[in-house]
Amino acid sequence: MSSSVLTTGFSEVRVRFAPSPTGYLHVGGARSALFNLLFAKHNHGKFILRIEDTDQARSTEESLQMMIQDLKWLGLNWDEGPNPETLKDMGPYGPYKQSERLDIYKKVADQLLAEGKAFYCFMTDAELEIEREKIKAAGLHTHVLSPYRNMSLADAQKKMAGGESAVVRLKVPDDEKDYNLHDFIRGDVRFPSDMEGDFVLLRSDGMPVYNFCCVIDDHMMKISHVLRAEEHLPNTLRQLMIYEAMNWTIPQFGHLSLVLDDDRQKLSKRKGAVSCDQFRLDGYLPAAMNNFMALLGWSHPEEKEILSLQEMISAFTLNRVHVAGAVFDRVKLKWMNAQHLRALPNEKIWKQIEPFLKEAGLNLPTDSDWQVRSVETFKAYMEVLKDAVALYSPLDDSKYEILPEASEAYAMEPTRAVLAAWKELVEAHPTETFTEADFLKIQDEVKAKTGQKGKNLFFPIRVALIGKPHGAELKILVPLMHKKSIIARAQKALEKC
RNA sequence: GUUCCCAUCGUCUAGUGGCCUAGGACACCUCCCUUUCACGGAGGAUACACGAGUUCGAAUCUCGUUGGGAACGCCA
Repeated sequence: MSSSVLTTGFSEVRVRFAPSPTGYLHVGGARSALFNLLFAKHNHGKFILRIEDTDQARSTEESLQMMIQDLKWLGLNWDEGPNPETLKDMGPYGPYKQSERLDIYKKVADQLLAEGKAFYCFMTDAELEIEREKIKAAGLHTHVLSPYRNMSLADAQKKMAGGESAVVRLKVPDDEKDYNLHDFIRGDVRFPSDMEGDFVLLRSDGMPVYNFCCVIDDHMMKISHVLRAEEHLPNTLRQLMIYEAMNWTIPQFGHLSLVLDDDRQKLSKRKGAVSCDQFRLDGYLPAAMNNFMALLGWSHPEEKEILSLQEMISAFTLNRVHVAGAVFDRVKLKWMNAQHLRALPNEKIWKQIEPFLKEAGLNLPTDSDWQVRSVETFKAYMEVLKDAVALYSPLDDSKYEILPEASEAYAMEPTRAVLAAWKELVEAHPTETFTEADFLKIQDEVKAKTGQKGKNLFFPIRVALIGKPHGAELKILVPLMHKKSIIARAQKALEKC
């Protein structure tokens, strides 16, 4: 219940996912969003989407659209933020795009400047570089103390009036105190005070920088819990310093472990798909994606593995979040997708695979009875929706071809005789379609006629039907096919002998 | 280099001092089902990084070592 996770100063659980629209939605980001949503919903709180687009050079409208689309696809619905359809703000704490909040940041910076807690800094890149080198050589943590930190505001303004440009830096306290953070998933974390130098709040063009906006927005949007990836842990010190300078109530921080590649480095593009979009295109189900991502660092109290979003919400608590990094195992994801897929009713599965079949240009029957039967036949062979393409291709006559794998069958001596008998018996069949029993009967007749059995019997028949010696059970496949196409295929197979 | 974080099967994890000769899941192997394959079912192999301590008792607590990761920007 929300009361147990709230600290003083906060009346409801409010969490946010704050991506910057500079590319596709990464699965690591999606996982952060998911954990925030699970935590919010479990505690009857609000999940907020905030867009961090202060890096004007890299932020794009297109990327924002993509992220919103991916979040929608995953079903990670937010209570406040850009409306998923219109992109107009919804919720009482807007604007939710940082580029529209510039005057707010400016005002806070002015206050800090006036109070002497921040200052204008005129250091050039070259000077900064030299300073960093010196610090590095001394074996210290890279942080810069600006020589301008004690210049008066009036002097600085005079300098600027003369045309010099400056950034605004926070004047970090020089007392030797350590900063203690009680991270709600990692426990106590201690930052030494000299870990941080005077850091930038406002760039020389006046644009605010991440750590600054983040604190201001979290405060003004009444964010009670900041749940984000571990890479932000060092940022927390800077943010604590800003909270302190502003004398604002500090939210609870929690840092999630990283999602790793199989080489145990932060998940990156070079090892395969990392964008949600790509998983959608490959035929993964949002339910499976969410389930899998949740289990990267969280476990169900009863160790259940296949979970719906609703089940995850009701079971989600922070004390079951694991602190160590987790490797993104694509093989297990696939298995999990198959589990979710097979749990769906056949009609729903058809709906899901249909766009993939269309995309592949397959021409398949349109009656729903056939569709449902076909799904029943194939679903045990499908892990991702895209697998349907290869499975259904054999049913499209224009796609029938004898594959290289069939050479195994052609190498067998009795193949020709079996094929001939098969074709003959199919032609003699009185109706246009076949039941399972019809097929088995014909198969028996081929057996009787040729004296072949086992592999010698069914490999050739299989090739005559699907072009390869392995695949779905023929007795279920044949009822999905038409007599004339079976004959045409048998003819083709025979010609290969 | 500096600071911080982390450490149970190959992988995701359970485990909060005795229930652990460490449990589950994926993957792997064997068998069963099946006139192939897949699905399904039954079994198997595989892990507490190392070293000290605390304790009657340690995967669990403490310290150290080693290893891994992240961060050190006028990116977020």
